[in-house]
Amino acid sequence: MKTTVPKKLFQKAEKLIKDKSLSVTEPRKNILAFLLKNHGPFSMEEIHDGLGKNACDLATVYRCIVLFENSNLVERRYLGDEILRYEYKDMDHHHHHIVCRICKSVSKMKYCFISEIEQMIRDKGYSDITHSLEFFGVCAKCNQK
Amino acid sequence: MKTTVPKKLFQKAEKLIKDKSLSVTEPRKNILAFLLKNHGPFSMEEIHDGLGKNACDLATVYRCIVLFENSNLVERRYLGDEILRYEYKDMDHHHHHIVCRICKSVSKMKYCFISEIEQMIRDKGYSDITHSLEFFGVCAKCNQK
DNA sequence: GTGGATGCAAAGAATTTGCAACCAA
DNA sequence: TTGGTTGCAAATTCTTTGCATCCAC
Repeated sequence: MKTTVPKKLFQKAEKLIKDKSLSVTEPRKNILAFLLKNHGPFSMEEIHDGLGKNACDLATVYRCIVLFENSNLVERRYLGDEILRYEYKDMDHHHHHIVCRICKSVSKMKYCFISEIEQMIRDKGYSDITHSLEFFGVCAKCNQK
Repeated sequence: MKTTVPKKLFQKAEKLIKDKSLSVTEPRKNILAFLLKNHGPFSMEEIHDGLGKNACDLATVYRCIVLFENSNLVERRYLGDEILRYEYKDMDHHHHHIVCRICKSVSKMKYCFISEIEQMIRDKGYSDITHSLEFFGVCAKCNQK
């Protein structure tokens, strides 16, 4: 997953970080640019490896991801195993995933009609509602084998 | 959460375990009976503590829960923090949760109309489909403060 | 009686933290 | 210049495993 990241994405990453009033450092730029370039979600280790081996310490990845999460730049995903994964939180492209139980391939699903349920929950007095929705199954490829 | 478990639930637990052709041991009965009695979901440690301190080793809880999960007696839940939790998988009462971001209270939601999406995924060639759906928000109580 | 289950302790992973050096603002 | 950030290593926490003993069948 180690790939070259276009300059444009570095600039976008830098802007996103600045807009959250966080200081812009190399590791932060690298990590966010990596997540902008690649569709996730990725584990901490995958992100660390994806940056190329000497980009920054694994501990720094942990620290940056937590920071990004708190700043709403990154979203945590749970895909059925025991590993937490992270991806860039694109406000304009809310989506969910389908995970193959066999090969673990992840595919995106834009479709989501959860708003009715959220309204119901709002009626119960909850505010600030979000949700997490993931599907699991055995994909067509794995079914052929 | 340490509570006395009615004899009836022990019998039910025993039957459930037997029906999966697993051997019936004290720890297994205790753990499953605990999950039958209490609405979860619970972490490994909560289950262990809930049994009363000398019921069985924490390692045994891990082993039993994994076993129950594979036997479809127990369901793993991810509620937004980094802790995995488990609850009895009642085939007749499929449900989801609403978690308060502040006080972490968990409330049940029976409502679920995901079947249309599952059909869509089936059409893509996936089989054996399940999903996970959890909601997060700030509950009425916490909003008052 | 025998194979699987358990307790215990130790190993292994995953994650967090303290601290000195470094860097962005 | 200075407070926040990083790398490194150690500490902590979480989970798994090996093995002798025990128990369900």
